[in-house]
Amino acid sequence: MAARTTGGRVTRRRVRTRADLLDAAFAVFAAKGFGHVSIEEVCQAAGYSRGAFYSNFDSLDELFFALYRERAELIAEQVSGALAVDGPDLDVPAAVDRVTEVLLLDRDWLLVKTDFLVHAARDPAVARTLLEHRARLRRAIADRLGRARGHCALPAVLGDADGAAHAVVAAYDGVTTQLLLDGDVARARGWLKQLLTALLTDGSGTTARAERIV
Amino acid sequence: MAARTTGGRVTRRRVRTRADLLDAAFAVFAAKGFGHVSIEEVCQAAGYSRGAFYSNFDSLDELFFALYRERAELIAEQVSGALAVDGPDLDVPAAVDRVTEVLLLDRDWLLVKTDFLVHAARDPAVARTLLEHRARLRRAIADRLGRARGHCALPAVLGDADGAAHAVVAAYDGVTTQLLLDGDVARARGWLKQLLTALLTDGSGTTARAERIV
DNA sequence: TGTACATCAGTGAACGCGCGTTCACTGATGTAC
DNA sequence: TGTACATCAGTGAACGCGCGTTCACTGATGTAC
Repeated sequence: MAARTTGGRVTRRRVRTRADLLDAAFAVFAAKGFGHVSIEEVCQAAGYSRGAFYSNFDSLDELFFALYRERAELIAEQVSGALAVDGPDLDVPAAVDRVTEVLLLDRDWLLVKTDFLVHAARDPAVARTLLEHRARLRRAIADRLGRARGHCALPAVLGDADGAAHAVVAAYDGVTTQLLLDGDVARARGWLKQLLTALLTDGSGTTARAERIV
Repeated sequence: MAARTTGGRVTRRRVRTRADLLDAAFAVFAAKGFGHVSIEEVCQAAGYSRGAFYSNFDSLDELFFALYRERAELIAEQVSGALAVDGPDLDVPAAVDRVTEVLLLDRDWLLVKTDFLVHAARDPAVARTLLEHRARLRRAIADRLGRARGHCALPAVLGDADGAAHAVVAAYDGVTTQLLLDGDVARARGWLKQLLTALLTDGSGTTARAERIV
């Protein structure tokens, strides 16, 4: 439960402090990993005393959760936005390009996200939140794919656009793992594009073939 | 550096203690996650005093590394073995089945492995070790695919058998992420099989078509 | 196989540090007039 | 807009615990004869 649930006034100062703590925490978590970070370290990085921390959060866990929630929200909007804007006449390869560019962002976020994943894997309640975020992302992708020209050429093994979106996310997660290890973002992008192409375009490298086997 | 590097005699007792500590550590790490585990906890779980720990390891990091190394070795052999045994006339779908069954093992190992991943992501030297293990696994898979009947039907976008093996690993990693969150091993297996089929069989669900576009 | 001896491996008490947590206090912020 | 007042937010000292680390000691193990 968040400290200060009393519905009262939220001062400017408070908002600022909270944001400072979250920003500092992001940097520290990215650098050392959740579980190797103390409250003291976060406070020091943010330039506050430990008391400030306790005035805003009940525990490191709560801060971590808030941090993830905030950033994930941001990124989900970013992705949805990028996928939604352009007209309906984008073909599947173009959609693949768009998805690829927008999904692989900075390594720090991937590090924190993966920390959060293993955290969630051990706590069903947290896992549920993460699954919801993923579902939301998946929906945005399924939408985009559904509106793409030639989408009916999606391989039958994956089922509908929703199945295809699932596959996109799986490919993304798989590439993320590799990226975490070798740190090569450009290579990861190329690799993700290749995977998505193989998954979404019937292996021929083109969507010309429009037979539907559903 | 490992404690006790002196080439001298390694007593039975020592071997036993070390194994006990590693086993206990595995259970504790799986349950709480590296970074939320103290030396004290591991010793208590293993039934030894903290002195025993220091007699065998220099730090929790070293133990964690040894633990990962040991289990990864075991699993790599298991996978290689399972893929190598049967004759050369296994077609791609059958190879997919085999790979699927052998890769998704218990959740505890996936948890520890993912912990190790985020650990490695922050330490290039550790990352190198993990990359080597992955390369080894990939080679076993590429071998199997290369020897499979109908392997020449592999989609061109992925390149050769090695590229296909890369794709298999990426799919595996992607499915692992989902499995960590929902805990449904059966679903994960089905899902992995579907993904691999989509990736390796030109999307038609059969390898009958043998055109080669390399 | 048995005994004596040397070395080794694990014990557990002791020390001290880092840090989580609390709290009385003070400067900051917002409100009322 | 200015002033007085009430409440809030962050400070930093203090406390204590958990645990990392060390080490003198003792029972276990292996070896030599």
